[in-house]
Amino acid sequence: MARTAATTDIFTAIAEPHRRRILQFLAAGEQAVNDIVTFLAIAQPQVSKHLSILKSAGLVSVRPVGRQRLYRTNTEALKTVHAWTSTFEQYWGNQLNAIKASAEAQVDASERASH
Amino acid sequence: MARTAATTDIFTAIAEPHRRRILQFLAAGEQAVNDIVTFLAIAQPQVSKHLSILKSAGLVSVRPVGRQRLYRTNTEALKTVHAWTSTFEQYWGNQLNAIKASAEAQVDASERASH
DNA sequence: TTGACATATTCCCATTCAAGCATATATTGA
DNA sequence: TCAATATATGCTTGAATGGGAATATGTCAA
Repeated sequence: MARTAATTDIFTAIAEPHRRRILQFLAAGEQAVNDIVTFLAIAQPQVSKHLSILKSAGLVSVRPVGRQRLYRTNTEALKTVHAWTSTFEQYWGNQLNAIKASAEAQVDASERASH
Repeated sequence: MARTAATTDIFTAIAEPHRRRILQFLAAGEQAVNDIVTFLAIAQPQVSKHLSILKSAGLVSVRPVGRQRLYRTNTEALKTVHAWTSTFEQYWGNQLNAIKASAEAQVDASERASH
């Protein structure tokens, strides 16, 4: 299977931390691009590119107002991810397994780092 | 910000469709690598690589039994993703209401300004 | 010990990705 | 019309990705 494009796959689209922060920032209400630039403190072209990706993934929508573009999060689109994680919900609550798994993962990571 | 490594970031780790299927397959109970190979119908080395990534991301744990390795999903690790999507939950089902409310707020503001 | 089986690792390749930088497009106001 | 503002697009680069194929490691059975 080829790599899934961030422009079409929601899971790939939200794999980028800046894009996750954008989605949270725009969830409460629409914001202009420049506000997002200020919020993220990264270069404007980068923001526009992330917004372009989020838009083609269906995660945000735009509304032009004068020379500004007001973006807002399409929160409904995130139901897909929420639904997917919900399939694991029935297994939560077993603390012992969780601690054990996390400990093993840590041992794993340090082994990987030291070799 | 540099690309987040799939080996350490859960969101990046689950961006790959094969890995999501593995997590679901292993959620109900542990399975040997060969069973996953059969389930996904892809080459065994690819499966081992995906499992390696999932393991260092803390999403699965392993238990050796003879010459087999039994993997299981660490479902607790997916709480992170579930919690993140939950922050959008408050906006679901009332997107129309939200737009309407925001429009009314604007009308209110302009009325306030003109009186 | 040898051979079969189960899994992991290595190397190569084509693609994707995100950032940096420069530039283009569009809109507003003087 | 011209300049300033707001945003988008194009190009390049270095790093990471996933698959394919070959091979290495580890374990059991005869």
